[in-house]
Amino acid sequence: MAKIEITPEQERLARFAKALGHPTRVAILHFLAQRNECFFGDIHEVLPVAKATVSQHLAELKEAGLIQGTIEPPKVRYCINPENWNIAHKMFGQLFEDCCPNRKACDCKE
Amino acid sequence: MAKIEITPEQERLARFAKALGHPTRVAILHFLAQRNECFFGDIHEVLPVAKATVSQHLAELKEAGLIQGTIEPPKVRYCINPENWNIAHKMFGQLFEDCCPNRKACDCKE
DNA sequence: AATATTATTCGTAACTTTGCGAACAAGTAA
DNA sequence: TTACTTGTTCGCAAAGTTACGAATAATATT
Repeated sequence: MAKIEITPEQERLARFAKALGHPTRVAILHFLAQRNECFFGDIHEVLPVAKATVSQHLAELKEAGLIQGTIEPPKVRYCINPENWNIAHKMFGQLFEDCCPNRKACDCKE
Repeated sequence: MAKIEITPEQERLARFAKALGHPTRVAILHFLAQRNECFFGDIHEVLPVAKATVSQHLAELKEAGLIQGTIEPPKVRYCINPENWNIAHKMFGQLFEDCCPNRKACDCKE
């Protein structure tokens, strides 16, 4: 009956994952990856979604810490947040390496 | 105005990420990682959540393909789904390596 | 001051997620 | 058959997500 606690690390990983949990946001990150210039308008121009919705998705990614935005009037430049990106990278890496799959522990039959 | 298409790969990555996007589900995966015996009851016993809720989270992870369940009456054994786990591992790895952060492209000032 | 450009915020609708207890299903043991 | 064990599914309420157009804010230009 010894209940485990959900750790802050697990919460943080879940927060990152949740932010990545929408195809449009994945597309935004891929787009940011291959671009020097990454203003809001460039992103919006390329996505099949209303600008209000793009703004919402960017806010989501920003609140999760995966990207950051800089106001350069009258535009807003977006890019990856490098520190948190590295943290997320490590956390996901650890999750996938810790858990399986080259261990005999994984003993389901089918 | 050339809209990009959201690719099936991006959808799949988002699907995996969404499944990882809840602290309880992250905790379940961590728990599965360190256990040979992983019956529903073991998982439920340890989590501070009602069994209906645990069942729901497991279903979510299963539908996303990250785990699999085998009925061993009267119990159900759960474990990582190794094939999809590897796929997810690779997709996340690629995302984090492709995007940043050791590139000069990441040129936000703050 | 008036106008134009850029992006966020507001208001709203439809849908999804989360969580729980209770009811149910499927098998095992008495 | 009856009762028990183990998990899933049902029904529901509360909260959160996604999407959009319209309104707003903030700055630059005329």
